[in-house]
Amino acid sequence: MLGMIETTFNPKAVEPIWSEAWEKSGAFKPSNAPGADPFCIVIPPPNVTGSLHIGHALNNTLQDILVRFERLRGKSVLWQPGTDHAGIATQMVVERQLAAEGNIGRREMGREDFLKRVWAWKEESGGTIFKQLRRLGASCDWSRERFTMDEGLSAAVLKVFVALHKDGLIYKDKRLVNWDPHFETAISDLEVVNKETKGHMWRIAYPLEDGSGEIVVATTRPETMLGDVAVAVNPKDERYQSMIGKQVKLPLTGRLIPIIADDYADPEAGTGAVKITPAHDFNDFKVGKRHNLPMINILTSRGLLNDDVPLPYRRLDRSVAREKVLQDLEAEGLRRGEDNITHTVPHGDRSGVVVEPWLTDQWYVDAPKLAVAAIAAVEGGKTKFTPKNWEKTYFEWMRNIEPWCVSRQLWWGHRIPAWYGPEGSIFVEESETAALAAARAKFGRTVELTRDEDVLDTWFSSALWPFSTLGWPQQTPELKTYYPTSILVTAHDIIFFWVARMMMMGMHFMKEEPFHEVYIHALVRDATGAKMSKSKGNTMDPLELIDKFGADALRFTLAAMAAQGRDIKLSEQRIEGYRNFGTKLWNAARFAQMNECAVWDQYDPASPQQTVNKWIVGETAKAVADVTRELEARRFNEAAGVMYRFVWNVYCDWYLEFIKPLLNGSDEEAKLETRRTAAWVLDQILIMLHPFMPFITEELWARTGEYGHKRSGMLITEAWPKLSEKLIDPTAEAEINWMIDLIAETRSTRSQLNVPAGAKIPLLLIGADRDGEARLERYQELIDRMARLEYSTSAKDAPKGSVTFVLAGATVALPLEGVVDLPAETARLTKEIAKLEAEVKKMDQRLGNADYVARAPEEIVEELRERREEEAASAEKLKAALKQIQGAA
RNA sequence: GGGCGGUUAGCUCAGCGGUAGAGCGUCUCGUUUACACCGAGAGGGUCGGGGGUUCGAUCCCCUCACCGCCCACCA
Repeated sequence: MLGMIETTFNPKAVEPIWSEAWEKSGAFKPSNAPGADPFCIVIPPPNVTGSLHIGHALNNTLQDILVRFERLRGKSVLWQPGTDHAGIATQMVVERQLAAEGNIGRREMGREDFLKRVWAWKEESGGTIFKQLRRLGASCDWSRERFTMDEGLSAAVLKVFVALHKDGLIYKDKRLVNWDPHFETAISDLEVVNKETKGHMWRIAYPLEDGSGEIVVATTRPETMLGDVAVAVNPKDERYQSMIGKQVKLPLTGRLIPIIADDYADPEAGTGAVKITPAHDFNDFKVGKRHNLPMINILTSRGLLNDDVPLPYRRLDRSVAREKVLQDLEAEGLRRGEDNITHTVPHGDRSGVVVEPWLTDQWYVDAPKLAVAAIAAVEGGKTKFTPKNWEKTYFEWMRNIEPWCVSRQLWWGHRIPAWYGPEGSIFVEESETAALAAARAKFGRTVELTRDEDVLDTWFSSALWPFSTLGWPQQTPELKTYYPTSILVTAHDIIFFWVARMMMMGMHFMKEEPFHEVYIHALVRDATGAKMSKSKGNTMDPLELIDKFGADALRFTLAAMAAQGRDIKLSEQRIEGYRNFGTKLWNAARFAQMNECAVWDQYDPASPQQTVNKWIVGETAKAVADVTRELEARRFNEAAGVMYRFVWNVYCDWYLEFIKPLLNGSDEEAKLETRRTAAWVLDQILIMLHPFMPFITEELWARTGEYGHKRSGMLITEAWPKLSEKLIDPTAEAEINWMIDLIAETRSTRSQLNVPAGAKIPLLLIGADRDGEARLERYQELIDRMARLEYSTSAKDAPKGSVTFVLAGATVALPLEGVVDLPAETARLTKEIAKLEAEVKKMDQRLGNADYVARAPEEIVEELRERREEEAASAEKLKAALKQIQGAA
């Protein structure tokens, strides 16, 4: 029993019911209706063990709006859900748990047991985020949920890795990587964050071997001198000409290293002489290669100094070693001063520790080659960015892309399918069996193989997401129908991490772009404007907001704030305002119900005879066109704004007020038409608003369908309105707008004159105001019309010489004689006159310019002239009125 | 160093070549049978500064200032 609608909507009670009903009904699955266009979005997979933060809420709200919109428009919609295993992040969480429980660490535990533990954590917390997304109303096809480490996706990863390897697009290389000494793994360039840090620039003297003096180098990292293999100076640098080719005796180690000439040395920087440490600096690495210098690694995987440094420094932490090196140099009298500087230091984005360039063997994807097709797809318009300016960012990065280091020295992830055999042989195959077979073929006998210990970067599997979730490498019907997907919705912080890589993998393996459009939305920032992130923990909790205001309010707020181009600072007040919007809609429905505005399935929007009804039908047609256009253009804020204004400012403020007398009147035919129209418009509102506020609209759909014509199904399966522009009746539009304008004008007139309702003001004031006489006539006409339409009974009863009417919630009284607050009115008129005179002056100037240049269209000049005259005349009238008032006083 | 974005009402932000907008907040008024999560009104802005284009600039162009973000470099 639904019964009478209460005064407010109760989201907590209602939302779970609809969530379940929708899912059970199969409404989230693609309709696969014959002839229906496909529409597909793959969800940006959240971390499997994560929970919903406000960024997810925004991201998924926007996707859900599009998905529900297209579903209503009759497309066969697939919103593909899934989660990411989030290698480093998840492993980190579990390691922390182990530490907190006082358990043994992962190394002591061993790979197998540790992975068991991670899987257990995945099982325990893995469902959380999808439960939360359901609360938000996300209409994903939950039956198709995928996980980057499930069987199918893991198979895709293997296949891709092997295929790329066979094509030479994945290779193993020994080069410098960003090494995270905390996690003891390589990380990609993107996982390094540079932080401004206060530090020192130390100057150190390296004595020349021949005793002819010294060369002073500058460095921020003195401990790395233990791995120095040369000192470089610029060949054009006069100061050092004579030293090129000489040897210096490297302090603390006694090694002899050469002074070399290389353009890399900048005479302006430091002392102009730079120490070269190829194993621990990316630039030095290049110099080392150029000059065939040895590479001396001085660090262990944990960032301690290794055994290739003199005894006193071995096993010291790099920071401790720095102090000791400085002290020892001081003792030897080789320090040549220092400066305080601020410089940026690379840190691991997850670990937060300083990362080290470190020389290791890693697997690389040949990103520069894969980028070619990915760039072309965007250049050729196959994939479009919204807003378009992000294409520039995309191009910039893609055109300068570096090889992508994809191996990680972690355990949680896809293990690299490479096996090592005798004589340095490597077999990259999809299974151990295949690798063994390949090895047997090579060696002519069965050999022992050991598998690569490393796993792949999390983003490797994410890069396959658009096709792997649709079934690839199987040629599934879904893959055929929904690839390329329609649109990807994501935030700009992962364009490089994710979007770019999906483009590369999609173009390579599918030969087609993974999505036609990439919609980049803003980041939701915290109060200080800082980026909210999973690891920082400075997030707003969307679940709390949903508890407090309902999912619809949160969704509508996020949509209304999702303007293209600016990040969002969310405030609760705003959400509260949109919660009130829901209540407003709710009460409009309540009003309709109380007035027996029942749905009628035979309703023809072209049929109304009453002016107000013709008008609202036209307004509805406009709203449909507007909201459709804005959603198609992905201007979510505009689309939300259209609905907000239509519901509140048009339907509620004016239409429902205008029809009150009709509903209470005696014209039965008009009454019936009005009831049906009001109900029909409400239906259109519910449909259009459904993508934004699915719960309240679905609930009202059910409630309003309780009387009158029976609904054929849930709102979620309705059809988006298709209304002809012919429904806009210009005559009705003009009539109603005329009334609205006048009523608004009379309202403000009363207030401007600053008299209480019912008080009396002199006729001369109205008459003397701008357009005064004409206005008085119009008021009289308005009153007549409204009386005719039975808008007001009091108009008839108004005392002679005054008019009073009630409309749109306000009593408007216009007595035509009486008293007035003279000082206030004098001030107002003076101000008004000054404003008008300024206007006239401006007009004169414009007209002067226009005549002089004589280039303005005649119409405009004419318009300007007219306006000038009007303003001038008004000013004169006001002056006259002012004189009269002053005379009276 | 390269790139992107921002600067509009007290706050949070839309908008835009044609007389400045919303929500919230503030102040007045309101026991009108949908809604006080409401209604009617008011106040509050030289649209960051300076140039230019234009009949007309908050909007387009140039420039400066400040703020933020991304990338690169950092001896």
